[in-house]
Amino acid sequence: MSQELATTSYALLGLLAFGDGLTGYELKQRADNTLRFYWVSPAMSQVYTELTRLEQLALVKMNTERRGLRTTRRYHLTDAGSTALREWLARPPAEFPILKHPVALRLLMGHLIDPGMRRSMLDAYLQSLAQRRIELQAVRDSLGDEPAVRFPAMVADWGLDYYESERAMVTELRRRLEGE
Amino acid sequence: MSQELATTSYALLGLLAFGDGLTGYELKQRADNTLRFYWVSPAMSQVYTELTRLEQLALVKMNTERRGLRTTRRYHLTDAGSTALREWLARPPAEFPILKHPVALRLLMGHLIDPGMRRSMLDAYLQSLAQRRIELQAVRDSLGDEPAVRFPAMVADWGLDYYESERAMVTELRRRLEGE
DNA sequence: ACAGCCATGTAACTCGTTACATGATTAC
DNA sequence: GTAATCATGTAACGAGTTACATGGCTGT
Repeated sequence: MSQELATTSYALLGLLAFGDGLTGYELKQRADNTLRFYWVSPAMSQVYTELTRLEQLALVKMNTERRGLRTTRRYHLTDAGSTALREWLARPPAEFPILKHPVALRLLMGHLIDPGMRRSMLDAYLQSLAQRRIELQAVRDSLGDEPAVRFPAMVADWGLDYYESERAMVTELRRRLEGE
Repeated sequence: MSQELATTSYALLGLLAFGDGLTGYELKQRADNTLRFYWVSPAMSQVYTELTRLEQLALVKMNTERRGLRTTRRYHLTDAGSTALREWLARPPAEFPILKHPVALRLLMGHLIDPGMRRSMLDAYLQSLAQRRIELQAVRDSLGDEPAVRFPAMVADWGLDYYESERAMVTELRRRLEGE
């Protein structure tokens, strides 16, 4: 029963565990609101191929609806899907996080960048970081206090703290680059 | 001249910009010491294929050495390679970091995990985080105060601060899960 | 009428991994 | 002599992306 699926597949099953009966399109939207910050938001095309595969594995089932001429497919977790998800969650250990940090990577080669560029790179990063934070804050606000989304809220708070500490660290780095 | 290479290719060029005349094997070791923490450490096989490609693009050149029966290939940056690397570094903006955080992803679905498991997952994460930190600290120590590696040292310090703030946040999360 | 969103998919391709394969050199 | 490390590659595969392709529904 513990067939190896990619983490992204489990992530999609997890989204279905919250809002059952979603279309591929809606699933992508949910992914943009949550997965994007802690994992990745798969491309639309991948969502659809993934759903097809999960259906073949009988982890989700699909209902075809017809509204006028348009066909809409809504996906639900099956019992097998729910079991597979819980088994994955119970299977330790969780892998160590992977960080792909282009700004850190570039700063590593700081001696090849001119000083002004180094500083403006960090400034630009601070700006995009602030933007991201606003986006995550909006998601956090939308979750409110509802017990049903207590864990998503907790993780969103974690993410916000991370953005804050990153902001502080980069600001300090920026200051160190100032004095030269 | 600004042909699009993958970020990992530039990362390898960057490593060659520090220690010129490295073998594929040595390059992999350097990657394990630095890139691993902020980007990814490519598999050995990828290092070799990447070097072959970079050579075809004339961004690196290769010297074949013979020591007894063994053939060793040492790679150096060419002028074109150095230029391509600098151009990439000067080409803003740097992309936003990507975080793949399996622990956060799982906690998102915390309602599907039993409370004991939730706590032990965070405990295990704290442990591997401490381990990682020791590894990065060793790298940092090896860099010392030398001006030639000032930027790698700066980035290593940044990474250490990140591990520390992550430790603090997870410890706090762990505490919140305690009271239930 | 037109824009923007909803909705679903296929095809080609790239990046990167694991598994496979080989063998020399060095230190104990 | 034998284990660890140095050294280089090929083959098969998987995960994920972008580009391509289509078309209905909704609000103004």
